[in-house]
Amino acid sequence: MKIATWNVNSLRVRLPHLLAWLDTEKPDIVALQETKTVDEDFPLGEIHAAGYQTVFSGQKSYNGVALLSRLTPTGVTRDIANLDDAQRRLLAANYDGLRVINLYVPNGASVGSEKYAYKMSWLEKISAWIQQQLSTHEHLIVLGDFNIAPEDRDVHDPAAWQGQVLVSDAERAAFTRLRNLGLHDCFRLFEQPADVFSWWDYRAGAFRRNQGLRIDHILVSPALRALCTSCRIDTTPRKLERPSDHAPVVAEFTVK
DNA sequence: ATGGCGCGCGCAGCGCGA
Repeated sequence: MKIATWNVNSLRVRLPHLLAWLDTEKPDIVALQETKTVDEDFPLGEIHAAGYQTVFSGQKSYNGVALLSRLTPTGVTRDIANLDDAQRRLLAANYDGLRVINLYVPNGASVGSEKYAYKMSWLEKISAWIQQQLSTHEHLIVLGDFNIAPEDRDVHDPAAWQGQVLVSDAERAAFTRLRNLGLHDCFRLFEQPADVFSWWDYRAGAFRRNQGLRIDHILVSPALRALCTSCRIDTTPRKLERPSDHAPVVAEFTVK
């Protein structure tokens, strides 16, 4: 089973890239973030024609998450108790015995800002819910755009980014707390080349210079960790005309 | 060099992303 996460930065604009990528990679489940599409405008026809079922939680202009799958989703969650968030950043579904949680973690703007406080509060509330989900789902996968580069090796220039949003100590501590619940970063289960990133700024030729951050992640429960056989970041779609600024992260599992 | 680019909205130029 192949599972991926991709922040597409507008589903309607990126639909040709997504459809081409689905055709090439043939993933079983794909978590999308920043669809920026209200549910009425979700491109159901094209995605169904590609062989995927869908669940989504969108809003006008901003945010928005979706799950595409070969299997039929059940147990769909769009809101959780105590989060009370109008921003569409969370979507979970079951596929047979697998529980998939798709997250679009807030960006945080800058350390100390109101948006940063919202990000930290959001992470705290989500973590409590994920802890609960871990206790009821043996095969749990939490993936998405976390907007956190966990370690300095996930940053092209750690000195320049020191203390900034996406790499600050408090954000990294929140990510560590999530992992300490019993979640494993699939990417780091395997030997990886240096300087592999999942996001590059559109400006200043950042992708060409590989000046990126690894902020998109696939985390798994212990039972799934044992079944994970690979994890990589696919930079192919980032090279296309008018790309998303994020690249997909792809993990494979020896399950059904 | 606090800009650079790309998106949505909506028709100018701003808010937002990371």
